[in-house]
Amino acid sequence: MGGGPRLDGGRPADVLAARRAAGERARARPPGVCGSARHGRGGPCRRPRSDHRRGGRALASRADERDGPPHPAAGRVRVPARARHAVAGRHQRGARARPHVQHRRCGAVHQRAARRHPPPAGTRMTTTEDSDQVLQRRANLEELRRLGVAPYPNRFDRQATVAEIVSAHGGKSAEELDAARITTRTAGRILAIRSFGKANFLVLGDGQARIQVYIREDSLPARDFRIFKLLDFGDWVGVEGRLFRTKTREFTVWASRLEFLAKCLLPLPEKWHGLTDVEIRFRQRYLDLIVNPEARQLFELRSRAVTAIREFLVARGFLEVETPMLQSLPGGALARPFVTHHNALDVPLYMRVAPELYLKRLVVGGIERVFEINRNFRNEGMSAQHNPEFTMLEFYWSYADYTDLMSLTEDLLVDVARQALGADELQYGDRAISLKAPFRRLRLREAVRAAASRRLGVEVAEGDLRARDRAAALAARLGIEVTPGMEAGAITVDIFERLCEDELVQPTFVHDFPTEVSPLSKQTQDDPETVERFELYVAGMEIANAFSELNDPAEQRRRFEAQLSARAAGQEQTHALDEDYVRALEYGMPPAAGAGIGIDRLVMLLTNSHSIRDVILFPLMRPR
RNA sequence: GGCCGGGUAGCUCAGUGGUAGAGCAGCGCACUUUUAAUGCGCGGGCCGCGGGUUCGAUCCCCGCCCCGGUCACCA
Repeated sequence: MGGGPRLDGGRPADVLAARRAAGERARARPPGVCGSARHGRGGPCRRPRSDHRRGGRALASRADERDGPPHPAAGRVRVPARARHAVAGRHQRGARARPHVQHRRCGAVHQRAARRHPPPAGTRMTTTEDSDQVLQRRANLEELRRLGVAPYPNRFDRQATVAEIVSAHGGKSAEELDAARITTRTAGRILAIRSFGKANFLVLGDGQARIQVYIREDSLPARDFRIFKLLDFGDWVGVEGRLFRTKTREFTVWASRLEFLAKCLLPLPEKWHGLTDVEIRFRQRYLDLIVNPEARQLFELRSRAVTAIREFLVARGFLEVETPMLQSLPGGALARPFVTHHNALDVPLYMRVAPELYLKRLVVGGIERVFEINRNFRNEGMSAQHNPEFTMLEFYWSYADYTDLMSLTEDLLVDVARQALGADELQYGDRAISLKAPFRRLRLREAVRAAASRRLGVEVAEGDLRARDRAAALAARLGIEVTPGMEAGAITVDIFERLCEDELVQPTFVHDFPTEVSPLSKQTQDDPETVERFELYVAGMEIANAFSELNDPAEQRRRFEAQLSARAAGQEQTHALDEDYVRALEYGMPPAAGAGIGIDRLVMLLTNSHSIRDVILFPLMRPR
């Protein structure tokens, strides 16, 4: 993710997150940090300069060692004390440590490893199953079993979440905590271990908050302290203890009991830099969520936004429904569908590209206000703004037209921003965006006319966009290629996309589209070549597409037929003729307006994310 | 699909035509309020995969795989 400054809204106990956020802030102020973009693939280096200095010193001292006498223990097989009591895996590791070095030259070890774990060709393993760290963790698990500790118990009687404890008592002073003697039982994943022999600290995280746990040998049953000695970074534990503050004022649980809850067998990413490799973050989102608190916060924000949309619409009498995703005729949008097949029926089926035609059937059925928030699938190119499956809100509103929709859309966006962000202004990249209503309204042909005039230095008339050959000539002068099948309207939209989209930073309704590119929209009253349709642009992204719905079945049939002839004329992407949809309209659909809002792009906007993959938990990746 | 950048230890990253490095993580020792704990010591690498050039390739060349960016296609 591009780093959402909005997302680090302070949780006092979230020490590591706060520190990382401090690093983020420091990145904006070069003096404190390395700032080099050279050795990172995801932006400038976040490490403090002292890191590099320390690295340099360590390097120097290593060189010194090389010149000195060899260490007396060099060449001996070490069997660490921790492994001595009983851990078979450790003995094996110790025993094979030396041979491994010798065999490295002849390749014997490599061959053996390759036979056991043949790596897929051309890929990189993110975890090595028999690495030292994994063996160590397995050994610790076995040792727990030997102690009679169930390594995967069935339940734990948690009294409070970490977040609940922090919010209930995290504001209390040391004196208040000592006087109150509050005992609690909580649980979470170990995110840090700081050990001092008899005094030890864990940082426990439950996904929403983090809390420190103080482990003292003489405060715990011997069994529990033995458990502690076998813990690894990432294990799940339950803790019972009294709340207090350490000398350094850190809010802490003084553990009197420790329960083992589950083992983390694989080493986790680093505590300080976290996980930045975007490929691993997307493919193994669970790792991202474990170590990057801002990832969790982003998806919580996304959830809040969706909830806000739902509540907004329900409060206005809209009924939430679910319509088919498997369709025998994909319609409602111009897009290439995913094709599949139903075995029992032996028919081809398509993943839907839009729910539109089904939702309007429901309007025909008398559901006057209806909406659906769900997935659409389009078998097309992927980009920072396109994932093959994406989430869309569509809603339909009887007796309203597209001007009503503009007002409702404004209200909806402001409400969502306030619910999700607590503000109606946001920062996207280097630009401040205000979501305050009313949004700017701009006729499509006016937007194109103005942009083209500016670009060419001569006045372009609206008439230049009405006739096919004049529009094509204009496109040619602008250096935009036009295919033979394109009519004036399609050319106008093409020019708009090339010249205007990027400039629409503040929320703007671009409205009144050519009829020919809007086969489901209703014409304006005074101009049959123009429809009552708008698209909402924010930060150069198309966020919404909406129109007064065409409900004249004869006109709808003509529009579908025009699509068919456009296809015959060579245009690849056209709407199919949906006979049942036309039949539904023949039963009568009340005047209505409908809108589609891309939820992923909206969340990108709200979280200052510049790739759609940042806001989708499991974006599509090429399978490995 | 074209072009550009990248793939080195579990993670974050340096580096070189001549036996591969750091920090964190791991292991050992010390340490009873730490917090990127600290100090000392020790392990850990098919340098994405395959071929070529070379006495010798992680490095140079060719092909492939995967990721990112960008353009094109595509709404």
